[in-house]
Amino acid sequence: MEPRDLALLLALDALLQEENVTRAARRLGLSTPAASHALARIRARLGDPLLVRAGRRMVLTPRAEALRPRVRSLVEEATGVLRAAAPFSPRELRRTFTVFTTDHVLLVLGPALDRILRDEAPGVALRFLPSVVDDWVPLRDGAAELSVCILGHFPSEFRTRRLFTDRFVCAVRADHPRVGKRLSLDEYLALDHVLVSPLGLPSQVDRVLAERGRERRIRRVVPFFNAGLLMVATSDDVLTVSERAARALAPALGLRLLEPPLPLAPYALNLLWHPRLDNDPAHRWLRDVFVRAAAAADPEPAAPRARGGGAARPAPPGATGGRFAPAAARRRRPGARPRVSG
DNA sequence: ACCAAAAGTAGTTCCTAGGG
DNA sequence: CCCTAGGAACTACTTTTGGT
Repeated sequence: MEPRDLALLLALDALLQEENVTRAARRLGLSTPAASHALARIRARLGDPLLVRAGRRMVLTPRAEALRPRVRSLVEEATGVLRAAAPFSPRELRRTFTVFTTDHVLLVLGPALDRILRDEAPGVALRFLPSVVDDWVPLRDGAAELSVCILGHFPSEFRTRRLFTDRFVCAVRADHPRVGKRLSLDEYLALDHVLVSPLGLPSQVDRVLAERGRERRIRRVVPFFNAGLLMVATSDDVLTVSERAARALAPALGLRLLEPPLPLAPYALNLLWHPRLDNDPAHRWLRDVFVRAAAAADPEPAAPRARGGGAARPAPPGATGGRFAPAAARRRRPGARPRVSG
């Protein structure tokens, strides 16, 4: 590779990012003709037009689309190598991070995250977007910096870190007329169900039921945990949902939490990010903030006890033990399957 | 409302200059 | 001499304007 190849790589990056020769030229500190020449050289080199006219604008060819994240990654890596290592200070940081996640994660981590950021980095903004199935695509493109998710399928170069585990509980309104201290499978299936499915994927609950030749009646499918919990608080339906999310809202909504009458595997919530951000001090700090927020937010919610005491409102968020069995009791079922919703 | 001309926008081509 | 960058001119296309 020659030095001017690096210049071509920079030009290609600007062209692919801007999708406009004039703006790419401005970004590169060149004239429009110079950027156009660079584009011509790259076209000749790659044997692909890369940017083609579409009326008034330019659009990327499939080859260019495929190259964009790779080129972005290479340029960021190269820029990082040459950047003087200034001491990193979260307090001085002025940056907006885009994070894919669900309201489940916001219910669990939101307050702790907010507290840490206010204390340590007043100039940092977090922009949360609803999770999508292939959230690694915008992470790779640079459209987002982080995803907090149950790990699904993603390219092997991505980095992950476990944040916290969660498990299923059943939530019904506190004065539900047909639900007692415990919930048998028959009682459970006699109820109407709300399903929270942020990604529109099938639930572990239905898979486990199907394995037993049973089926539940799902009346409502909603993408948000808040909405699902509110629905069961104002109806006689039952919601099988994240214990942490349910415990965060149960006192305010007047919900009662019960042990599901099914063996449902616990599941882990993880950070997912692209390797080009691995060594970015700000990103490293952000990941650490999420880890600390997870540690601060009710470290291990305990399981609802199978017997007794089920009629009262659940313990408030942050409380442990009490009417809930030790967490160790539910660690016997390993192997949460990817991408399930409650 | 329709159409054509003018104006505006964006990229390419041709030519020249300068550096290694 | 070769390569890169820049300026002027050109081309292609869209939008605006004005006349009917």
